[in-house]
Amino acid sequence: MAGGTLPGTDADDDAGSDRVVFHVDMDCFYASCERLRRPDLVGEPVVVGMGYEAGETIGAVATASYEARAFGVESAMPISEALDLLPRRADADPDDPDAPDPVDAGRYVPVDLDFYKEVASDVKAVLRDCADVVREVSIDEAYLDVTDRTAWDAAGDPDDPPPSAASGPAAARTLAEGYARHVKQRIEREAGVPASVGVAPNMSTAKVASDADKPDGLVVVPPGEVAPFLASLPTADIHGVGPVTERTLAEMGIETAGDLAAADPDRLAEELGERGPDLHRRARGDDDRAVTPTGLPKSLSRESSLSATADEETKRETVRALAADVARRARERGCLYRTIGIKAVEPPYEVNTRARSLPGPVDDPDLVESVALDLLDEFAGDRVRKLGVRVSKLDFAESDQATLGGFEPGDGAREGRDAESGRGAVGTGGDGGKLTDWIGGEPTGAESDEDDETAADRRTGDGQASLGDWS
DNA sequence: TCTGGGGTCCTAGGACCC
DNA sequence: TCTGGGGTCCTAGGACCC
Repeated sequence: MAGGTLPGTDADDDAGSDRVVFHVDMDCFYASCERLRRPDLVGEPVVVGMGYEAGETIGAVATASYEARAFGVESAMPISEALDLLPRRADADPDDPDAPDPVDAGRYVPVDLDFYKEVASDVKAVLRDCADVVREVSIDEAYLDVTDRTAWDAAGDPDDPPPSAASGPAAARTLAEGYARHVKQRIEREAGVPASVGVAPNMSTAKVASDADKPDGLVVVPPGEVAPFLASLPTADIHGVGPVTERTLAEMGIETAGDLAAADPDRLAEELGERGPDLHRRARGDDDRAVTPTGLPKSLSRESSLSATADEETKRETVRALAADVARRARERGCLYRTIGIKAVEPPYEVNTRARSLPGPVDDPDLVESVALDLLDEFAGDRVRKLGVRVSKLDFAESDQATLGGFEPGDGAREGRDAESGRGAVGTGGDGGKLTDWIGGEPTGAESDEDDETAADRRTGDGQASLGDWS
């Protein structure tokens, strides 16, 4: 592939349209954060999990270090199972009854999201400094469009010796590779945690590339090499192919991305609907989506697992707590919501969702609770193993204090910001119609004409209280 | 995989309106 | 009244992602 990275030789693409996209993916991010403040965990198998504290059996692994993965620990695995897989003590006989439990040995760590967010903000600071456009996908993952900062040109500068050249098909070194290495090193230096980086002319290929050599990976796929790079990978490596789709494809005789790229798009559409042609394009490395900054959230939710129970008071109490939490978070972010919903998971794993839309957007914790409880009534008598509450149809426009903690770029002081913005309801004076008028959705006791001044009331204008029929 | 928690997007059917 | 067809909104479920 001589000259494969030279400019102007991209035979299969419109010349000049090649972008340079990075996908930055932090390696076992939560575990790396823990190691940052607990150096004794470096090199050790570390399991970060949630829900295990209470001695419950419902906890699951959030992140496992690569050392732990070597013992078979996987993400989403029950904590108890994961701990059974870990050696009871490094260098010790696993059967030694006196050896400390992994929990005591500190190899099990409960999640501390606040701390991880602090580290993540250090990472983001580097990313924003290194790219014009950053799309933060999650706490540990982002896309960067660095087309204007670097290029696919061959690196002419032999100054920077490549002790460990990037893996991947790019034999020839490019400026883009050097820049990616620079970003990677800055993250490591300034945030203290390792990252893997994928470099490609588009998002979907960059995503696959960052995954191809974890941890601490750097994989560069120049424009002319996209198709061959993808061709041999299993379909499951394509972003958007999960277990179900993988099986469907296998039944069609499609095992690799190369098979998928060569498949008949019409047939894919028959089997997979709209996603068929989409995946077909991705498998071919054909993805012209622009890297755009992350938008505002579409929904907010909270859920929690219970040991399966049919006890009404337990269920209602759980829903009340979840509702309060969701409403609080919505208020902190200064957003109104127009739909309130619940999720009830019945054993073995039957997911039910119910939702009710309101005539207009509100910020009203009491209403979240009453609607959620009302929706829960449908499951009276049923055993549930998990309950959730969600608000959606979010509306940020109405809120003046739209400086939402965590979503606005450039707000240096993130800490404690949230609590501060959590001042009451949106909107101002004017008590209009009673919101309680249309709380009629409640089964009985719709009495209370009380003082219930809610956000919807205070909102001026379209906070119309004459709503008909969402019962 | 006896499956945690927080999200996104897509689809399909029904209600309702013109 | 037997009959369109289009558009939009809503709900529920499913697949997927990290």
